[in-house]
Amino acid sequence: MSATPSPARRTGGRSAAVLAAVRSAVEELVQERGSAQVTIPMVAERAGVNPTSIYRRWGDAPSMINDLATYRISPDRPLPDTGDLREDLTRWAQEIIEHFRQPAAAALLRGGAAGAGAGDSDCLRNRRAEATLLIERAGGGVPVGDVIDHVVAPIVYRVLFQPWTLTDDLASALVGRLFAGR
Amino acid sequence: MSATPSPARRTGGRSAAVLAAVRSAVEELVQERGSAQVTIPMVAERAGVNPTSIYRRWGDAPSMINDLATYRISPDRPLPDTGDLREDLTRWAQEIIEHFRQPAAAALLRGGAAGAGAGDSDCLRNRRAEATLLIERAGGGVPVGDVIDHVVAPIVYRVLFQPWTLTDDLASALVGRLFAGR
DNA sequence: TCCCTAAAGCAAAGATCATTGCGTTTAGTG
DNA sequence: CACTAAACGCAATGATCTTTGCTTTAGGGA
Repeated sequence: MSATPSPARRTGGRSAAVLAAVRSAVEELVQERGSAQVTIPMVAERAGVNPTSIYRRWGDAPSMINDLATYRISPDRPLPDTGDLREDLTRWAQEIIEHFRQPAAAALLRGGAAGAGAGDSDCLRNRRAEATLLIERAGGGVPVGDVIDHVVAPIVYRVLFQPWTLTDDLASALVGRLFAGR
Repeated sequence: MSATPSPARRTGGRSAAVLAAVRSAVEELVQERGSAQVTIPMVAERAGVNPTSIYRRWGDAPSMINDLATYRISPDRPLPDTGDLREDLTRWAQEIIEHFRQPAAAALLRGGAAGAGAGDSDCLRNRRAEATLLIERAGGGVPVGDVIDHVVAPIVYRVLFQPWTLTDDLASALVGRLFAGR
């Protein structure tokens, strides 16, 4: 048998330019019309690209949006470490809020919600892991489940149904309430 | 000026039959294929209804799904009224949990989440109105926003991302925590 | 019961989307 | 620098969705 055929994908030059143009177009359109109303010919026109190129690369609109909206929070980024759990959680929650203020990130969450049911989506599973890490580092103090229910869940709810209520003071308010009832 | 123009909408008989047929078809299809893959001609065929009727009533698929998701729980049903706000909220939350345990209801919520974000599409607005009513009837005692953030949001989060955590004691736990910190 | 018209049905036309074959460009490699 | 093929552009086609004018049915008040 011959060795690996080495597909030799092409990621630079023209392909990269198409990707960038499509990405911008998708972000704009998702913001303007909502992810459910974005079609591939629409994206192609705004990106100045042939629709066929998009069909060939992604297949359909949901896959495209799901793939492009991966402005995820880096799983490797440093987490807040001030020595105070409450402060750490507040800063961490603030990062999440700012992340989901990006329309593309919010669209990804909606897409994840729509496609969920079997398992939870990646970005939220990472958030749960991060909360666990923050709490363990502080030697406990708050159940992880409470952080999910009373910090993450309210943020997600607002991202999905009331994006305009993602205020600047939300993080400290939610975390503050988490510590108030104990 | 003449008296009230009296639009005289027709909600019974055939219209109601069409609505019921469409509702069933949408619930089935959303479960089978996911909200993003449900089209109006598809729904019309399964419902045994003319596509034009659906286009005229709802306009497009996301609106239709969002509307059906919004009004699946009757807005006119009697709300708990035990005289005790905490008890009322607990029973109310329990109703919501049991509702979303139905796969069709969960699927519609996912569809509503996917189509939300743009404008006034918010399939949970009735829940917010109900919470307001319960609290006002009791003469206050808890901010409505807190009920949304700490009772409704956790339930919705679990429905979307962790449906297996919709336990029987969840309602009393969430409402209990709502009253603990005050 | 009769009348008015809201709402559904039907059919045709128009718009948009998705697929496919083929030629062209060009990234990556020896 | 030449070669290979990955990725794009173009154009034609078929499928699907959406709109629109008109007709028919039937809800609900007089």
